[in-house]
Amino acid sequence: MEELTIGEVASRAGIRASAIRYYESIGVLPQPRRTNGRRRYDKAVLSTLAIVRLAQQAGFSIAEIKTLLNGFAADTPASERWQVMSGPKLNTIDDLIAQLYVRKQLLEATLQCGCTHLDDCVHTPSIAEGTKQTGQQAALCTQQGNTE
Amino acid sequence: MEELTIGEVASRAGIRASAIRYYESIGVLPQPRRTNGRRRYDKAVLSTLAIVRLAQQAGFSIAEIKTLLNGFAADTPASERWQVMSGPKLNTIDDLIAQLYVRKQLLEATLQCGCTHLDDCVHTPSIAEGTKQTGQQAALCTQQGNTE
DNA sequence: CTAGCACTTGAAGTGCGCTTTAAGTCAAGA
DNA sequence: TCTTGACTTAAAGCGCACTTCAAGTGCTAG
Repeated sequence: MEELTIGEVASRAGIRASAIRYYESIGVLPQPRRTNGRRRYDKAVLSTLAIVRLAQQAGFSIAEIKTLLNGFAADTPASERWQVMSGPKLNTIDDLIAQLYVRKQLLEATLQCGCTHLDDCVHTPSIAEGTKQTGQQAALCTQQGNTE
Repeated sequence: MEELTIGEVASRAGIRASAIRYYESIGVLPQPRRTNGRRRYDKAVLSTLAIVRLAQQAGFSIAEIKTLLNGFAADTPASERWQVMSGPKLNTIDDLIAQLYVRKQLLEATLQCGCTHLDDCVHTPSIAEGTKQTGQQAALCTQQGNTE
């Protein structure tokens, strides 16, 4: 018993059979052998699906994962593939992290708000700039109180 | 000249007119006054749009922004709205940040990879677990070298 | 033999945040 | 007067990663 049905692969990999068919349809997974029209998988597909999951966690899109798996000359070593694919990703990730910290500061600033009307929270240039590009402190709600 | 056309609002707010119409259609913005069928805006809408932008930067979805703006009793102070809306968001943001660090570690691990075949990178339980739930170190590629 | 379940396909649907398109209206300048 | 450009609408489209649907086929147990 070396062969797996699509349902078995799905439950072992923790994904839906429909996802496996989808991966095949867009060329992420190769077309498997078939018996009476039914797909038959070698256990090796589980490793490939684990790579897919790993790459997703690393922030790769499905298109990028397709490239990682099938977009290189067959003899290209894994290490070289990762260099090509992960390098650029790693260059952008600190920006993403920084953005989340901006988001966090913004949320904390709103919790400090003492405004009556929402519009007041934004009537100061500092917040307008803070929300645009500059990673400046969001000096939310400098003028608290009644606008009515 | 106290009234603005949709085009003027759009250029001042740095968004497209189509976005403004969209916001109106889903109830984020109220319906403005009209002259000959054309929308006429009070400058106040610019503050509201600034709030929309601010809230987006803080990670709120459009549906949440709609709630923030129009989902409370009219006399609910801004400060209370922020408490209700930002509190839960802030509780989840550290998880998001942590996820990005996992992602970063994963990317760095792939750059250390010495595998020939991608499937090798994943043949060890440590990575399988690392990519599942536990925020453990991704000990990628324990067995480097030739699998052929 | 027949029920029932897993499988097959292509096409359409989902959710998000808009944008784009098509067809038409309105106001101002040459 | 005619043209130009900004506006109006409803409906469809986009990108992503799948899921769901409808209609049909195959395998297995009773």
